[in-house]
Amino acid sequence: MSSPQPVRGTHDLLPEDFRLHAHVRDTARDIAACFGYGEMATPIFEFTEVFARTMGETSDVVSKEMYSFESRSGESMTLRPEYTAGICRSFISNGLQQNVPFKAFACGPMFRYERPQKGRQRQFHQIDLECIGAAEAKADIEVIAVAAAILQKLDVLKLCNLQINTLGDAESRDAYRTALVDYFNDHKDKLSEDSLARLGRNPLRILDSKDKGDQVLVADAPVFTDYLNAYSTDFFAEVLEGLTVHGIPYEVNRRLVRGLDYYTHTAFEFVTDALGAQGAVIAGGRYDGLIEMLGGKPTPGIGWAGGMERLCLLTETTPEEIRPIAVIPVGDAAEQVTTKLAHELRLQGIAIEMAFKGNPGKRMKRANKLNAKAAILIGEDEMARDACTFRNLDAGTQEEIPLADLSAKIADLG
RNA sequence: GCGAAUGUAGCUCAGUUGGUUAGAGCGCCUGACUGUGACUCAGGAGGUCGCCGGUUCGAUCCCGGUCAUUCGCCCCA
Repeated sequence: MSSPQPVRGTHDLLPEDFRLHAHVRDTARDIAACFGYGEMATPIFEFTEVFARTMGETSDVVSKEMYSFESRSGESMTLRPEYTAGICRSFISNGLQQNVPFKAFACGPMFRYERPQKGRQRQFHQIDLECIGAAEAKADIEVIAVAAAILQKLDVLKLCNLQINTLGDAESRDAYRTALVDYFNDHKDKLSEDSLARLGRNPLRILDSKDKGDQVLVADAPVFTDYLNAYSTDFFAEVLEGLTVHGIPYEVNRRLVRGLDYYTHTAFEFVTDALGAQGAVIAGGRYDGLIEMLGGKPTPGIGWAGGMERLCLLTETTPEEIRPIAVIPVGDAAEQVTTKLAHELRLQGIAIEMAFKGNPGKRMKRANKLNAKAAILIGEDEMARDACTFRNLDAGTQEEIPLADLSAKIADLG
């Protein structure tokens, strides 16, 4: 193997791929802006603590998927595996309690040491939306509405299905967790190996087990709704009602739980069956305890993250490349004139293709390959008259026009 | 981390029951056409058949390992 390969689980985004990538990102950013979410960015790496403390030491991400390293100063750093913790850290660091609700959009690369598959990479990209400092169910509704709007705009909402559940507040969740652990402890011998491990790490996950034996046990397990206190029940009802008002279809999935420790109340996922085992396209929830875990004042928050690669896989249409106009010198004497003209047009914001070499025939071929709208040819004849030959490459027609009329001519092309 | 499949030109894929110079289409380059693209025609470049080892007179083909991708599990965006 003589040619260098990219690191496992990483991918190059060539210009063709990047157009789609940028389209997804821009669409998300524009819609987020309409809802009042301004774009921000946080560093790609943080102190390991930021992720370890918030996501939970026992979570898969923290226990085996982080790219951590020791800096020269001896501190443990980690390439971010998600955006939420970093943004919350930033919220605290910058004293943004003054600005609540703090509504932010972000996107960028994330890193997780996982086994690569389609729609799952070690370096991948997420779009992310956070609303910090709002305890109202209206915030949950808005955040989900933004996600739905983005999927709608990308024309992939039809491939997705919104699953939603509540994990209740800390009190409800702890009570339920205790009941669940007690129940499964009594039936330990019947649990699958996977679920036995889950019992220690994240017992709620057992509810979602695909193992047939587990499912039998789950059927008789304590039911979450019995443990939700009045506040949690009412809160969830309000969220669902809001979704209905927005015309966003959903499906309550009582087995939907989250892998990360910081989630409370609303948990949701836009899932698809078009990507094999990687069903989650946009997923998130409420994290009322997170800011406090990071050392801030108790502050509620809700947000989501979306996988850009997965969104790109679902999106069928790649936007067209900008169609340039080719400037073609005919003969060496015209080089200077065309170079200057190309530069002036580019400064006007017009996409100009001008090859570095080649006779007019080659340059025309190249213009055609690049899907140019038109070609501007200038040789000695045209120079003598301060004119150019303007060829419409779609129509196949051409005419000589004064250089002074060129800008108007180009504008006419649209 | 576990199980399975796949790996031949830039791309999509043929192929050899193991035999000497490994093919096609598309793409790329050159020319016919040194002031005009799409069509056509004629040439050309590009492969240690993923990598390492084994069996064999001989391996792209069989066997083992390894790496990568894909699928399922786990988990997640």
